[in-house]
Amino acid sequence: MDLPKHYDPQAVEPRLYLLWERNGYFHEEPDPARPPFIICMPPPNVTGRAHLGHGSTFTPMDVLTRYHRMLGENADWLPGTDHAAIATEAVLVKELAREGLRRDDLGRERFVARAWEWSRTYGGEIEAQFRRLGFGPDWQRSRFTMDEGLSAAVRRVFVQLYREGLIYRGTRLINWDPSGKTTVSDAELEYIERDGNLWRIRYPFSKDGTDGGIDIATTRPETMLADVAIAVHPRDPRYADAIGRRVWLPPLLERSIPVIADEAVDPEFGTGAVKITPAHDPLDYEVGTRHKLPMPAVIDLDARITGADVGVGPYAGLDRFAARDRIVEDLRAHGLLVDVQPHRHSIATSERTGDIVEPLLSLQWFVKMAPLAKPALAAYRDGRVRFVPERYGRTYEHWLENIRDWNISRQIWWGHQLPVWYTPDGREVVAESEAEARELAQKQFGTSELTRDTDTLDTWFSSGIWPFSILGWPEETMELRCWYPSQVMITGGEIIFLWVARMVMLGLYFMHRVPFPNVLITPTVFDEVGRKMSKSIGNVIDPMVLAEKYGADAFRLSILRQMRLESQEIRYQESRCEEARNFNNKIWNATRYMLALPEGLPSAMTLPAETSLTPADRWILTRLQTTIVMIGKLLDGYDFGNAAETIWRFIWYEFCDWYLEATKAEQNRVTRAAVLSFVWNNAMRLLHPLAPFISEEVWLALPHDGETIVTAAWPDPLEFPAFPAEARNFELLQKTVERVRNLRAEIGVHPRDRVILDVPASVPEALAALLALLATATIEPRGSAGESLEEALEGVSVRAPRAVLEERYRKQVQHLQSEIDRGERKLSNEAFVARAAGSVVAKEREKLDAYRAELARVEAALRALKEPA
RNA sequence: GGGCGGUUAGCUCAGUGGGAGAGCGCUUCCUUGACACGGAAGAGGUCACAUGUUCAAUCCAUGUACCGCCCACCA
Repeated sequence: MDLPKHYDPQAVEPRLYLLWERNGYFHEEPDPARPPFIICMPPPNVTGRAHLGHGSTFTPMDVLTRYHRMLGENADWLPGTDHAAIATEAVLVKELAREGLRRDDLGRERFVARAWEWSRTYGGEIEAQFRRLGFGPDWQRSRFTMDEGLSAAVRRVFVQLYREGLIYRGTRLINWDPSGKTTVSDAELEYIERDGNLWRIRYPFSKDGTDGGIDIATTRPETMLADVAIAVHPRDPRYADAIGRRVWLPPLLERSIPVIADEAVDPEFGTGAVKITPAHDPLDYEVGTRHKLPMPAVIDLDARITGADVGVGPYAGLDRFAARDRIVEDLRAHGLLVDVQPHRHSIATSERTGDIVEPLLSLQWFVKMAPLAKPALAAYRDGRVRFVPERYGRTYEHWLENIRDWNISRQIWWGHQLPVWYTPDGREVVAESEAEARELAQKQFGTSELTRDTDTLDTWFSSGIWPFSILGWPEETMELRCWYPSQVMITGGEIIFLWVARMVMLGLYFMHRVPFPNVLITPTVFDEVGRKMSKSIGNVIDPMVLAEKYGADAFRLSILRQMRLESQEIRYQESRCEEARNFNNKIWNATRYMLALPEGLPSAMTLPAETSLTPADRWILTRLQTTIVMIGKLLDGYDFGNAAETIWRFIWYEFCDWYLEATKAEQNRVTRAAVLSFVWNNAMRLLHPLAPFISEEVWLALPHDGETIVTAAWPDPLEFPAFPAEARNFELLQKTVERVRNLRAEIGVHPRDRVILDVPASVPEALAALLALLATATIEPRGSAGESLEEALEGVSVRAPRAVLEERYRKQVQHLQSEIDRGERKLSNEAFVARAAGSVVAKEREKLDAYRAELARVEAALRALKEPA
């Protein structure tokens, strides 16, 4: 064999992936005869790129799908992409701007065509990146939220919810993103802490200001143009006399507004009096509704001051922030600005565009959430939906308990256009197609002249039905029957509201079952000092670069090993990739060793007769069995970090460091090739879900059944024998080897020079031979010592200068004495003996006895040393 | 303001009611016929602080400090 000394993932990974996909290993058909294992991929933005976050959510999905496929289940990972309405539209608008165009210059049809083109051009990229990372979803089933089938499902859902009274159109206070020129849902707001000012402003009782007035505090003076009242707390003595009076509205002083009392006012904050602007503030909107106040607007969709509803004097047409400055200036000039204080507060911004969101009154479409939330809460409370880690369930619960109606209409063009039409006199017709709408309109309103609503739906509307829409709903497909619900949803904590809760609500409503029984929330990936990855800090790590540098397997292992069930963050260190690359190299070289064995590997994967197995064989088979059981349990519990750690330890520290070294002993020559290939084949299968490429490459190079490891069977611990008692003997031998090596280092023996060991005759020959090999020693048989193997091995002594041995024995005596003291102290404590569990006390006694016995032996050795030979 | 995490070796992090662990980094030795992307041997920690529960606390409870995440209309 002439394999390179270093494993080269770049030469292996793309080649194997191509093979897997071509041969359709990731594809699966619904099969009611086998248990399903389905994962719906959270659809990434169609034009997005892979980032580290995909590492922590998509790698586990791939791991689980591969694992369950190997278990023989009907496993399929259903992929797809999302049209990402606002994000895509924003990019296109920006692109147009560079060409000196605006959206309207193009017109809806051409704009949407361009969006399609853009999605197709860049749409394949993220999927190509996922392939490079070894992710193996069933690409043949890939869906796009805008494709025909899913669009039809969206229309069906909308129409049905509308007809059942759960979708309505109404004028409500919504969040307006002035730069995206669209509404944004509550869940898509991002609150940012900012330094601003708190202005105190005098609202005088008389126009000339001679009669005093009320001071209020505000952070947004420009909205005062739309004030309709001043509110105070009903029991605030300072304002008791003011309630019911009127004050003049600065700075124009052209109209007066009432002073009202409302419990919502906090007397402690500011001046205890608050201006009420129902059209531009959520709380004020509630107060306004309670008190039936008028709701004039003064900020328009361009975030400019408008005088459409109410006089705004010279401020008309000004940008909101320019207006703020002007108004403050004018207030100051009129002596109505009482005070300005710096004030840190949080501002609502749009997650997508980053612009400061304006609360505005607007006629929009909404989903009534309360009736949908109730069953979704019940499903969580009775355990039909479970979160891992559990604590995220409370986040879900809390949000659903305080849910508000969901504004679903967006004023953008890229997305699912509302299936809503209007008659010339403005009556609405909701239908799945234009033809149906006309028919309906004719029947109900006697006209077929219709105009379609120009709005599109919130992106999350189509993602909310993802778990069943991608299975062909509303058609009754085989997929839908076998694969709904899926087994687990894996995603980041930031979209529990945006997505997870909505899938549960809509899944329950349309499919009458939760879309998944388990929700696994993966940790957020930060940089190594705990900062969010961001372009502006420049700490973004690109997984593609890592895959290029270290290999996709290394990248996957680096992420998996850092995952812990309960943790909410990963501080990602690139050095983890390097470690994993080294690990892969270790695997590669162990394989090279096996392939270079002079006797060659057997052609089939079979173990030698049990009686011929050596102590080392018995030990590694036992360890393999334990490892298989452990990894199965860990993967079943989504504990990827410990699963990765477990296979890592087995391969490196047990298989390579010990077993493989032991096979260099003469005694192992007969069985080693078969055992090596058997254990390694199993180890590769255990590793495959985590590191699919190298495991396949090695598996194919070894004796194996079948054409690919992808569809190979998961290792079965009952398929081969284990020898727990003999495995323990090997472990005692390991301890002895370590003891000898330690002494060698202390004596300063050159690693290649042999030391002489006096070995009691009661140590079995096979173990003595291993000891000679692993400790680089020459064995001198000596009279027997003790009965148990443990005692016999403890009797192994190294021939070394007396001073070194003496020093060592002294240290040992010291250590043993301190352990004995501790044990004696404990056992002489009456309270301990009386109250501690019997087993604990017994264990303590055993330990003490063992230490005493060992001390006696060491002291005897020490004495023997001092006696002249 | 509320809720939830975290604080363990220089760094990143596991872990357990009864003798403190890993990887990297560091020190020493070793190119022994798989691998220097390697092997062997080591050094290094009052487990944030305080109080309590317990025979026993790094682990449980309460509080404090600091770091972080999520939620919230405090104008």
